Amino acid sequence: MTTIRDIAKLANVSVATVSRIINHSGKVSMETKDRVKQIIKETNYHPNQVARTLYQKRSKMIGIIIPDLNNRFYTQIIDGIQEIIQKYGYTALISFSASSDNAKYQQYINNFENNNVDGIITSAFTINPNFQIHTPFVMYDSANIKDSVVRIASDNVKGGKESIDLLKNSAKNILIQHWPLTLPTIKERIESMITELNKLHINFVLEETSESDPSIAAQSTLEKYQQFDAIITVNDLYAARIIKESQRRNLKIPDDFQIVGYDNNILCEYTYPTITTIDQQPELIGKVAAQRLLQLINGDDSTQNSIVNVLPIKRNSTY
Amino acid sequence: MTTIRDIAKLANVSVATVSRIINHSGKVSMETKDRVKQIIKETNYHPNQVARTLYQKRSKMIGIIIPDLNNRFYTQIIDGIQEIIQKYGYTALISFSASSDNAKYQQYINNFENNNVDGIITSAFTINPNFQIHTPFVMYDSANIKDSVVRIASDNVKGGKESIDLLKNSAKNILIQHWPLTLPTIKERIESMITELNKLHINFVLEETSESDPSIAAQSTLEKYQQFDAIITVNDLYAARIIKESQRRNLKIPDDFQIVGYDNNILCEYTYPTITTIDQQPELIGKVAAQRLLQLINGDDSTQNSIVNVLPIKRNSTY
DNA sequence: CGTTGAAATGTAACCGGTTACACTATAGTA
DNA sequence: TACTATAGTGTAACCGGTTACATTTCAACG
Repeated sequence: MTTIRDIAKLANVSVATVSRIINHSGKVSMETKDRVKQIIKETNYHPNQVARTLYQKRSKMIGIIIPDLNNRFYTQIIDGIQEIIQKYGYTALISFSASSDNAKYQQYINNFENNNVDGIITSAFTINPNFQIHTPFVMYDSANIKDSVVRIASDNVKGGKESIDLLKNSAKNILIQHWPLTLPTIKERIESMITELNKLHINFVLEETSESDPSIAAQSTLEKYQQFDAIITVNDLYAARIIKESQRRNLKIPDDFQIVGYDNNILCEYTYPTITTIDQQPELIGKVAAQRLLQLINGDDSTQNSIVNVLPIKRNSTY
Repeated sequence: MTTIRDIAKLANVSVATVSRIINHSGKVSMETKDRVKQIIKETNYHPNQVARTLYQKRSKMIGIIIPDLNNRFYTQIIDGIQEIIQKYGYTALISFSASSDNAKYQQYINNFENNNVDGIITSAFTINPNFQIHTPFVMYDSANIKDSVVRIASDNVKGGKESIDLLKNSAKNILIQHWPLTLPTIKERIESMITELNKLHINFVLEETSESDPSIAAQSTLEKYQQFDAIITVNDLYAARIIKESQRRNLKIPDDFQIVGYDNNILCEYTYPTITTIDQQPELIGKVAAQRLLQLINGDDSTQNSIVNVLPIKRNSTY
């Protein structure tokens, strides 16, 4: 392996001079610079980032923790993060962990910090677990909770309101499927729906569903479909399952009931009918998260949250 | 930041002793070990991985290049890789680049090597670009090409044959949509189909399609559907688009024509009808890739390829 | 009792960069 | 002419680990 000392020897200069040339710092004569650059090119020398990181404590790496790679919502967030950080020469160090596994989370954070990452982006922790973290840090997929960390939240309040807006002119009895309200993001969304429904004097029922199985949820929801003319699901996967199940039962959507999903999953365009939904703009969430992180890395110390807008997408599962 | 010298001073021992305890190497008395471990715990000391990497030239990081994070095929491969490497204490350093951008590829590989990654996993290069790479290295999503690098290939030959098997008892005229045969994986698959069709004396036509736009491809394919009783698409997304388009035209699948996709995308279960397809088992591809890489890292120098089995999945778009 | 060897520990070089500080040569200034 | 400032370069410490080699202690053995 070629080192900076090899280059220095070949060029008959000191390592300091070579270092200055690599980093465009300090004073070097044109003549020396040209000679050394030529040798660097000939030997195909690349400075070792590890040695650099050890001294400078800056690695040009960002640590990212993602709950689930097979969930498009998260991959789009990463895509957004990636787009920003690579522009500034950072590389992504990625680990995978469910939000609930706090021990693993702390372990990954330690690993990141042991590798001197310049910043860390993680999904939101469900419970406050008092993580030890000494590196610039932002959380995505969070509710708008005010505390000492930078949170990137989707506009869940608007998301809830938009869900109702999509139905308010045509639905009189709405079934709202939801996950446990202990999840702060869900809580924000559902509370916003309730506020809106009360304002509009529309009937509704809340149905808490098992977090894990959309197909079972679909079955049990459809048992009572006759009482409702619209269903709001936890996300598009649940909506797609209900559509699938209603095809089997020969129910017509939106005629027998309308349905509104959440997330604007790619599925929405391929089901029959296509699914009306709310787009959280995950790629934008990722971009905002990365931008905020870079600000922190560069010395900004504001801890204000960022709220990312949501977009209602009208398709054929509603009137 | 706590360093090994801090710990040594607190425990009244030398750094060598502390290092021995951390790494379970060399001889240390029980008494000393207990005392030092206690201090490590109290101070919450974690050894700096960067310093370690600099001396040992092993980083416990694996570099991964992925073409597209929003393609579930690739995320599942990463999932498989991840499952194996994390078991052995490795972390994933991930970069994103289309296979065709050779300059970027080389740049990412350099970046990995500058960070002393222990191994690299990338998707297959379309053209042979003579990459400079001095690190254990495997390629996934490759055709079964014999050369000096370890390639993990899907069993494209079987994949082609299985596509035909799914149709051979009911189809007489098959339209085979495909991408340019300059892509080695596609070539393997299509050639296998042709061999099989000739053997069975079934009529077929090849239709090369634009790589980028499934919806346009669907339109043009359906213009000629009447001549065929079955369509084999490039992948499930193309199949889903054709299904969508045929709903609009009031065509019935599989009655008007059958359709077979490729990849077993999650979409397949949600379209109407559901899509018959071939599963490449991407997660298994990832696992195999990671296992082969770990073997290389541990000194095995075989360059034999690995072929991963494919599974036909019969659903409702075929008889 | 002197010798041998293993256990326990310490010293310092090393990994490959960066940078504070020192030094030299030369141009500009009083 | 003596002094100062600055451009250009070099020396060596430093980042925080690992490890080859040296040293000390003490039990076992002939």
